[in-house]
Amino acid sequence: MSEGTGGGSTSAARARLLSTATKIFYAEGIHSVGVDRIIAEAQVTRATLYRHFAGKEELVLAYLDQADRGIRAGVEAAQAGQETAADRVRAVGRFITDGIQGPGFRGCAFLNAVAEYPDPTHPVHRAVLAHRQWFLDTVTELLAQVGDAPADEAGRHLVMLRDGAMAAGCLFDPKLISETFLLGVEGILRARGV
Amino acid sequence: MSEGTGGGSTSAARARLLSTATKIFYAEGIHSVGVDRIIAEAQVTRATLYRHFAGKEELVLAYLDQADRGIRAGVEAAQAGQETAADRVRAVGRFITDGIQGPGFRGCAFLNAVAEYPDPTHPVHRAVLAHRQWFLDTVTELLAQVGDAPADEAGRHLVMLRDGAMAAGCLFDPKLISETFLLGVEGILRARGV
DNA sequence: CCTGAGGGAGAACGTTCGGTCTCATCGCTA
DNA sequence: TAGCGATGAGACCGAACGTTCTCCCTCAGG
Repeated sequence: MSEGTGGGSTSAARARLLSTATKIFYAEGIHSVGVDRIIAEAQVTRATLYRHFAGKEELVLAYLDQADRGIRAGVEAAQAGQETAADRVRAVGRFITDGIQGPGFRGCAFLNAVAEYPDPTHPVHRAVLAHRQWFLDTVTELLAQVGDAPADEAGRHLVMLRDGAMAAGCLFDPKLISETFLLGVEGILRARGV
Repeated sequence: MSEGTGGGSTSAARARLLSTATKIFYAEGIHSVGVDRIIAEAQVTRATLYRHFAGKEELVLAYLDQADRGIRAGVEAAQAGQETAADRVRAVGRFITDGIQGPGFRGCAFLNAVAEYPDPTHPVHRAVLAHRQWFLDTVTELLAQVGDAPADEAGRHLVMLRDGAMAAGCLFDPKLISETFLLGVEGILRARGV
């Protein structure tokens, strides 16, 4: 039991598989990595992979699902303990810059993935859209608690800055990128009366 | 003559090859497209491809080189006829939003490519970095002509907004993305005293 | 006329791809 | 102890990959 669509993972082999796939897909891309690489580094046999996942695509979806859960948890945890709404926005901003400056940062897993899956009907592409919609909704809701003006524009502005920071964070100096991003966040807050 | 490193293209077959590769690589990605697709749609035989390009990688580099030339020409053309420096910045901004709202927009060709080539030593990755450095230098120089303050921070800010707009332009409503981006550009100009 | 470059047509190379298969083994539990 | 599900080991499949090859045709310049 406990085997659902998005579900259970009570197997050590499956966990090794997923964590290995996450590491390699994020670091090297998806199309350029074969299942041979993954099963070799996960120290798992072919049969085991296909017992837990219907195919490579499902492994990719599991990878993105895990990344999605991690980010949601991180965004939520970052807000904890912040008293004002503005500080919650700043905390989310710091969560992002922490990632950018962290070791092994390779950009946004979802932006990277969608670059390899341009077809809007593809499950991977749609998973990316779903994650992005959640993030836009989250920051818009957060910004709505800062000031009185409608927050739609500010939310899009913040997401746009985040996308740019995540894209450039592994192409330029992460420190400078983080600084520019946080300045942009302050600008958004200032425009809302903070 | 006229055959240089980045060079001449006096052959009809080569031109068809390059324009087909540009179209397909941009629309569908690089690793997921085989040379069979390209030679088929370019109506060219295998031997012809390998007579003009040392391999697929060189075709990819030629694709990015062509995109780079097109963007440089577009950015330069957009500035023509603008009297003030601020208007030149706005014109570059409009050049970007025109692309985002144009038919077949699939994001930034360079950001998409670098997502598939994470290795910083790879020629494709370095071609992306070179293009980005040119763009950062260009907009920083442009912004330096607006107001008196140092323009480094403003340049990075503008590039960050552009990256975000290009990344999201094919994932959300391009109209809204363009609007948000242009508002951001006005914000940057306002901060410089315009 | 001859020559040689550019191109078309297509076979073939070795490798890797994602995926399926069989069979032996291990560990748990009924 | 018997049985059963999960795993390991690895052969195997057809297809696609990037690349090289031969052969023939065409056409412009000597």
